[in-house]
Amino acid sequence: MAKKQLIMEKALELFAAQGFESTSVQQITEHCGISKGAFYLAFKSKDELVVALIDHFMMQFISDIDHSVKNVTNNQQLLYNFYYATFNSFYKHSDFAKVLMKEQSQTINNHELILKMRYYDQLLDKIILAMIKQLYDNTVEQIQYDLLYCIKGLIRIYSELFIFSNVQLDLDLLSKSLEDKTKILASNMTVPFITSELIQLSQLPINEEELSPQHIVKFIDQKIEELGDSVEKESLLLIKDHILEPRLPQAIVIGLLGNIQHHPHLKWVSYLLRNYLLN
Amino acid sequence: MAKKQLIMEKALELFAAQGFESTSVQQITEHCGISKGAFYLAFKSKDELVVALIDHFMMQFISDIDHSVKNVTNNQQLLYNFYYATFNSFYKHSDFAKVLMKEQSQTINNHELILKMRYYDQLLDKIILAMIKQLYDNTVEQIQYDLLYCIKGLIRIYSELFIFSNVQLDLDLLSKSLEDKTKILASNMTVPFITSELIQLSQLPINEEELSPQHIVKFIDQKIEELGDSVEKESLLLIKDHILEPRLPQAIVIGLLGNIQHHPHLKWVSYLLRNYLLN
DNA sequence: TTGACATTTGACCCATTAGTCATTAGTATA
DNA sequence: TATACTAATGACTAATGGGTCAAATGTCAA
Repeated sequence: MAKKQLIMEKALELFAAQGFESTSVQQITEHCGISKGAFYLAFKSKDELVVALIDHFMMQFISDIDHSVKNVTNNQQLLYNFYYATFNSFYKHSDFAKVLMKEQSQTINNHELILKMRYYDQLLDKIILAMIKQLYDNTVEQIQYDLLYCIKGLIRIYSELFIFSNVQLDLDLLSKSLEDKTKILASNMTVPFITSELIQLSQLPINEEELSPQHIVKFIDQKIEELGDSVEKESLLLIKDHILEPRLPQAIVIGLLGNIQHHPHLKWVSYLLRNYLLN
Repeated sequence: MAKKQLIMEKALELFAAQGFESTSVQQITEHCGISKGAFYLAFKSKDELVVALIDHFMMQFISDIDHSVKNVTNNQQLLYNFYYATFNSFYKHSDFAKVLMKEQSQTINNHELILKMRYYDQLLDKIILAMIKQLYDNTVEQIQYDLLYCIKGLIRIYSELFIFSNVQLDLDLLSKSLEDKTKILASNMTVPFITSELIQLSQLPINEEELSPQHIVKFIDQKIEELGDSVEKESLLLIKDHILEPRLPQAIVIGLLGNIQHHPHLKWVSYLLRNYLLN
């Protein structure tokens, strides 16, 4: 519908200049030259508009990049094309890029939106990882996640250059420059930091259900069965009691968590517990 | 004043969880257990609280990092120390780090705050550039700004790993890993992108006023009032006299600076003084 | 022209916000 | 105890927010 289009366009301009929260529906409707009621005919709420915007542009963005990467037979051009497509897309939709940078993932309180952003972020991760794999196959298995983060870091920081100042950049040189940096890192990096386990820990959804005490206790019971007698097992037992009937001082809880956090099989459980007990 | 301290602490917790705009003064006062009026006795407005928070933590952050870089004679450890200090500071003040990441510079409409953030950002740039210069002198003149951006990009993206998930990271390994990446980039990069002109275009000149003797003396007076009788206070008084009418030999000045640089409330003042007196 | 229907409006509602100020509670001195 | 002073309160205001809905306007076939 044309009305939706109009609202999305005009709202994006305002969001880019002021941010979500500081932009009122009133302002949007004035900027569109329509009434408040008309806005609520097109979108059920302000949040729905935001979701629509994110969806619309992220889909476009992701598919742009995916296209640039998938349709390259010559590996020599892969990285260059990837960077070029990325920054070109930022240019084409610079207002959206601005919003994206400003509302750095979670300014918004809307849980749905956070999940959505995380979803798109993981899609992008997949694309980049596939590209890394295609370029270096398994010679970089141990450094692939570090490479992923380096690439994302480069994009993030070089984006700021032209998103927050209105300087016109030489996209060709920029892409070549980042290609250069990436290749150098790929073939010389010797101290990787990010393991696949770390990735899993940081990406796993923090949905409410998973953080319910019932779920956590069940999970702890499972781990207790797996463990032999040890400090870890004893700590887990104490923590479990504390969850069912809180009575330990914070300092002791922290200490107990410290006892288990380095055990290779307890990383997930200690992640859950930290979230549940310390927030 | 203790009340200010309390409000700042409690407000930071809420800001970290919800963001500025979504946190009301009401919520803050409830979380502090004080009345609304008491809040407005401590701060003239919500904005003033935000400014105070930013100032307080950025000063601490910048001086932490500056300290870690300036007090290293062995170049081998420079990068490692820099990264370690950076991430360690994020850890120590993780709520503030969260706010900083969330309100990615300009969610806020307040013009003063944007300028302030830019100011601190540029201070950090200066520190990093000085470090690069010390490490590689002029062999990297053409790539120094790219190196600066790579370092900032790495910090930005690796920060997200632990700021937005509650994973406990191995700071030592992380620092080594980023040191590795940085050194590799420094000695292999061949296609620089960022020229000094580009830097100038993208950032406004730094605020020189803050480095004027008047400003520094005013700042010292403030600190002197806060301090009880102590070596630090006496040192500050002597330094103040020296600024107004220089007559102490360099060695004494350095000694006096040494007296104050470890006091937790004097980090910023000693950073300013080091810049003013020793450069 | 009429009437049935779809689209659009903006005054209105209620919740929430930042910020104020007359009043009260607390404390130290005479 | 009386007095003088500061620190703290919370009911209050004025403004703004998102969202609603009865009424007005527009459309078109008969």
